Amino acid sequence: MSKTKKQVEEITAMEDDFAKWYTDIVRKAQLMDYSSVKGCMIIEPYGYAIWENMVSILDKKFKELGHENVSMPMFIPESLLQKEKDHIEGFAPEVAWVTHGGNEKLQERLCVRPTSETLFCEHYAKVVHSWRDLPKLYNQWCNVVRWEKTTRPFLRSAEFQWQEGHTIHETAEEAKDETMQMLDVYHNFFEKYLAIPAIKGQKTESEKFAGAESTYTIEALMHDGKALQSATSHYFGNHFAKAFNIEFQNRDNKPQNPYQTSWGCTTRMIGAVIMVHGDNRGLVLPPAIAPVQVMIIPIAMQKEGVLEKAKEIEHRLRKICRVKTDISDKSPGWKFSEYEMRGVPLRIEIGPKDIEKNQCVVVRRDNLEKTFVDLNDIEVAIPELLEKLRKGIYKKALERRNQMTYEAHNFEEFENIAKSKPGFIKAMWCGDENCEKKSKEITAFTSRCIRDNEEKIDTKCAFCGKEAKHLVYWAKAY
RNA sequence: CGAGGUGUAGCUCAGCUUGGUAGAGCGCUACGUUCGGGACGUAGAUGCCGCAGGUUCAAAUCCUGUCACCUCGACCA
Repeated sequence: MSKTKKQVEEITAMEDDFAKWYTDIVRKAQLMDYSSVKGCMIIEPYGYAIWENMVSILDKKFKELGHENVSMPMFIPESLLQKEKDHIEGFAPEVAWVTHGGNEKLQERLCVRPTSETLFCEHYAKVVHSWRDLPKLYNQWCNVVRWEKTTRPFLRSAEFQWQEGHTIHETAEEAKDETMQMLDVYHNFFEKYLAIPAIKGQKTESEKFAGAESTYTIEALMHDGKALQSATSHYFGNHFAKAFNIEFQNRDNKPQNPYQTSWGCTTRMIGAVIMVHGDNRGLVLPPAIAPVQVMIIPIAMQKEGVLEKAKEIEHRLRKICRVKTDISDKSPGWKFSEYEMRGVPLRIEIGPKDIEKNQCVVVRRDNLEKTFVDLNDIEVAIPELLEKLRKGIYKKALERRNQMTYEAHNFEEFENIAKSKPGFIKAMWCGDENCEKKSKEITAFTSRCIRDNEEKIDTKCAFCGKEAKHLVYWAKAY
């Protein structure tokens, strides 16, 4: 009884205080630590290993699609940042400035990159001269700085790791295709690898990226009913090309501005995984990104043969998954709780009783279901169980999202749902920014994305009653 | 940037009202016994009481300032 109590006290229950539950997990699962600079976090080995797994899956995919990695400078001269009007207006409030080099005051201050459009554009202006130079499909993995007022680990930090793809094309058509293709890459990554159901759609004018012609997003619903913008893909048209004088001779021997895109995803995805799959025991990691997929816990280690058998299993499994054995002298019960906290998808218990029967116990993290597996079958059973877990957590997340998605046909309905039920609201919208403002001011719900390929649920705008143009998903957002 | 909160051992905190030798639990180290849901015994180690001034014979405690972090809003991935 007292043991149960101890467990409960470890992590704040998400029903009691979701924010605290979240920070308890990031700290106790040893994903990150705070640093002495506000909003800048230390990503610890376990957290960084999750990020590295995300990076390697996405990086491989990007390269398959013809993208090349580059590295741009960390500093942007003020004059360069200012070249595109909307862009600087959007980012100015949150950039960090370098004013001195050593003891010398700089002639022109340098901003620490909040995003690298301007750097890519400056470079493209130099290297793009002919239609034969296009397209250029560049990407960089780096860190950027945005001086946020309020910060939260992984969700909104002053410095964060990300990937930014920047491509430049001969035609608008080609650039638009690229924008949609990369949105699909992210969507697929969320659905298949992170096991997170994500809504794909377009941002409204007021929510789109500073300087973009159109912005596309994937939005995921967190446990507490708030939406998280999880990755974005932008179509720039030729605005940036014009502002930065990027010009090439086209196939008709005429000067022309090229068309551009950018797309990115960040360490925020780690926050999404926590808030979609986590539970009151801690983290639940989808196998694809789990640093350790299987943790072997020997029972009564000092008994003859136990340790050897555990090591033997580890050796066999090492060929097919990321596996470790915990041979520390902590008690088995402690180990069970610890690896549940850290979200390890499967644990194997192996003790004298099992060895006698030539079996082991496999426990799934998501539902704590125990399976007895014949030791001859582990190479088959483990991948199967990992896959079942992936499907299981996806299904759970999808069901929850469906359950938390409502429809509103007028503002009264909208307001009632917004005030009583956290989640997505599907509602028709006329396209007027004032209707978005009304929703935000009264309910704190903002437009998350336009879903034009989803069936319209009404002909009138839920906010003003005028003729509706789009079906929009609304939610409180992180 | 607004509102609230917190800084004392690695962690969570007590002590502050009413100034007088720096505390607890957990963790950590060593040895032994344990091990199928957060084990136990014995023996240890650990402090610029966020920082800077001030008041006082004497400050973790009172005063002034300052810095940092957390939570919630407005802004953003």
